[in-house]
Amino acid sequence: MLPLPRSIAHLDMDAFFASVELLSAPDLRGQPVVVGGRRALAPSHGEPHPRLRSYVGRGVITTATYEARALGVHSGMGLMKAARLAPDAWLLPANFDAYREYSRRFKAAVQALVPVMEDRGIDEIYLDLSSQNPEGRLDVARSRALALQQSVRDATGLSCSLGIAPNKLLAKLCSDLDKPAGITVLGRADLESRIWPLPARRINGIGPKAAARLDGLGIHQIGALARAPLGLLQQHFGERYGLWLHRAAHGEDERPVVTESERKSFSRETTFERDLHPRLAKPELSRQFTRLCEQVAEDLRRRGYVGATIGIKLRFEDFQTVTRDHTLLLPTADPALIRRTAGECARRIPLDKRIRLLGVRVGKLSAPPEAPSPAPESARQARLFDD
DNA sequence: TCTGGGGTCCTAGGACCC
DNA sequence: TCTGGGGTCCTAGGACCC
Repeated sequence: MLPLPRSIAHLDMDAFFASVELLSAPDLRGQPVVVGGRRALAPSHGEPHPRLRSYVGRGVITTATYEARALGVHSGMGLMKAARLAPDAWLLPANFDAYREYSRRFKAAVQALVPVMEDRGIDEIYLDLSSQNPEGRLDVARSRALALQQSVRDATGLSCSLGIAPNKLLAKLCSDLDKPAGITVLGRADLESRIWPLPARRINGIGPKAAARLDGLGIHQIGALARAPLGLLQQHFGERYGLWLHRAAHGEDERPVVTESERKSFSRETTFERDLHPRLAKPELSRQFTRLCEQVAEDLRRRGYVGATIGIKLRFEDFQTVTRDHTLLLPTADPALIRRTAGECARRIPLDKRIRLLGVRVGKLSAPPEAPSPAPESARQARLFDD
């Protein structure tokens, strides 16, 4: 017996961070606005908000309104570069607490209508509508999408876009086709007409590197990828990824909507305002290092985790990135033990360039022991690893 | 004066075990 | 002494995503 066709939705909030900001700054509606940077800037005299042109630093755009995107700026772009393209755009600092709160609200509203929900980050989710649309009817899918948009709007005042298709890969592609506030429903028969003309890069899982290599093979669109011989793809991208590319281009994706998943790691990192010399700025580096370890330890404690693998990340002035890690015999959330272990990792990296970024990571997570005996636990471990 | 911060997954070699 | 294979864990790097 054939498996029933699925009805999968991808819901993506429209310009999420910027849209949340506009709720409290309605005077900026319809204007180019970007969110990014660490601190709030002071507005120039007589202006209600700071302009992008007054930004100095190394931040990037986290979200741009559609009006700002029309000026050529987009998320991930450095703010200094964006300021050259759109000096008059308004710049607001990111306010993650607010975004998390609106994220909870929209997800709760959606889950009240569709219980099978997969969290894909702060502003997007997948939904399995199959049980609500067992015949896979396109009109039923559309009416579900309208109801979801309405309930998200009622709960948050924000708009979102939806794609509904037989699987996650296609649903994700579709949610992007009619932004903002769009609904795109795709049936099996629409693959060649709607999906194949799109650039291969639009497939979730084809990034800048793979897209560039595909371009080098003369493969620009998804249709061309679909027509490429499987052997050629596997020859250039490996057996596994080559097969995945082939299947993706043919719209094949069996991944289920996953409602629960266990976190794998915690990390904290910081990019310095100026690259730091490993010896001359050692005190500053050491202070920041300790602070990152304390932050990640506090994150672990707050969420009730301990971790055994302690790792560090360094990015040098030339953007070369190196990592080192070490796995302890017993997991920990002790900031002092994390700091000491991370310090040992750091000693294994030759430091001959200025340092741009420093990060600390804790992985191989588990729940802390049932009956905690905090002080002795960390003290015993500390001795174990001191020599 | 390009290029944040928080994640996941994959690959690949070596150690170690059966 | 050489030959064989499979499985897991650790570590480092890299691609990719939001």
